[in-house]
Amino acid sequence: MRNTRSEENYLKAIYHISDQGAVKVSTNALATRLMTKASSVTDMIQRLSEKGLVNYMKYQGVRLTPEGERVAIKIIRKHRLWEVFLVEKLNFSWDEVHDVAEQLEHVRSEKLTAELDAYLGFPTHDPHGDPIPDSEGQFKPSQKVVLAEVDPGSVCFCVGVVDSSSKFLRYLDKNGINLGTQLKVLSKETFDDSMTIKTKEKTKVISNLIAKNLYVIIN
Amino acid sequence: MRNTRSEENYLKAIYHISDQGAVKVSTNALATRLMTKASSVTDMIQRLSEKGLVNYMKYQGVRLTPEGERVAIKIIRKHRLWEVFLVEKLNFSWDEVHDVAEQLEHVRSEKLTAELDAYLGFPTHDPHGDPIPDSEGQFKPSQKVVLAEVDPGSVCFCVGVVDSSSKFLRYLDKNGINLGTQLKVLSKETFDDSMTIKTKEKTKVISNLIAKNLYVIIN
DNA sequence: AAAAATATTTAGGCAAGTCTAAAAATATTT
DNA sequence: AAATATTTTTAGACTTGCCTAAATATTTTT
Repeated sequence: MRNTRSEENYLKAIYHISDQGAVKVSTNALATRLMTKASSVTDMIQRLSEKGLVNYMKYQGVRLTPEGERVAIKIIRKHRLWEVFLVEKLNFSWDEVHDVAEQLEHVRSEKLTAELDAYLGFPTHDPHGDPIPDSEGQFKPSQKVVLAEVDPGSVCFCVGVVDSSSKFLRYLDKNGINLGTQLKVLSKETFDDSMTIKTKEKTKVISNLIAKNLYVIIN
Repeated sequence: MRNTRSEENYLKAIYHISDQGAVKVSTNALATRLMTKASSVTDMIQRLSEKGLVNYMKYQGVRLTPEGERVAIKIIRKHRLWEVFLVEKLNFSWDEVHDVAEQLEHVRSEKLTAELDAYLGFPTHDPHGDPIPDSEGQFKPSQKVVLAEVDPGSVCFCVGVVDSSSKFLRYLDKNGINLGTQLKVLSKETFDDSMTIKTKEKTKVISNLIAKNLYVIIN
């Protein structure tokens, strides 16, 4: 009753795609996300279906069973706990954690997960503002919102981006906005929804397009 | 130029068997250690040989090349660092660390290893008294000795066993000797090499057979 | 030094997980 | 609703890492 690393990755991917609104997850969506071919996906979902981890009907896409969801949430819990560890204890920055957490999440040990959780003080959210399921699989909703939704007067800090194109990341860099940067929303223009924000260094105006692509957590 | 988990396990096994005195490591020795079949070992050794990680001649056993040794030492370094982490930070006991460290040692990230090392304060020895290679692969000799070799008057603590049969472990348990137990050698009988030792609780006499099967680190 | 025992390798097979190319089903256009 | 495009599945192949059974070397015994 134990899953391979690859099976775990598929379950996690199905969970995440479902989480973004899909009731049934298509073969192609999975292939894209997992950077593999559709035929490989078909192979694997048939295996997962036989194991009772997904509901699958040919050509109709796939959905996690309760058991499959349980497994997926356990992996996500481990992934996010390790991210907290890497950032808080080992000086990893926002963009360095993912690959490593992706490996650590597959380490199998109930005790390890439980002790790590305790060691970190039972965190409820990871460095990206995403919720960490507790040992029962329960979790609070995400704390992150796009900057465009923050009300004037609020102070928040950057935890991620929607559009991760290098063009956008260069823009942010040029404007002194990094992950972790604190900022205060001073005002919002009703005409074009542009915002005036204040960072430690200076005050600047950003367009709504920018504000919609930046995830923040409100303090 | 990147090795699979299985390849890493073979290299580590070859290193450990060599470390116990063997110049050439036999196929069977590897099969026993890795709990696999001799034919599987032959398969793998041939692959490692093609990769330049071992020197191999049919029927003559195998030896690590300098490159193979470098890889093996890196894995051992990671294994032992994780053992320190598990014991010192996550309350793992002596016998619980191995399986988990065995998984963690394969996580690939230079930064992770370096930061973990620093976080733990650059330890030179793991909880079993075995040396931890530094980032250059250099290490001090093992600190552990069998209790039988400890001079009267010395204080030491248990870090492991030679014979890990449950019969022996039960004996230790019954006599209040656990891993981590502090003890002082009071005297040694020249006739049968039995020893009088003192633990926190009481003073007792143990035979040479027992003393030869218990690893300790001298304080 | 031949025979017997043991160790090692080869040959052929299997499961997981991937791929390409082709076939089949579904969705979209016209 | 027929034609076209897209998506999904099947078929067949490859690699890794393991297995069993048989063949071949080496070592030990007599």
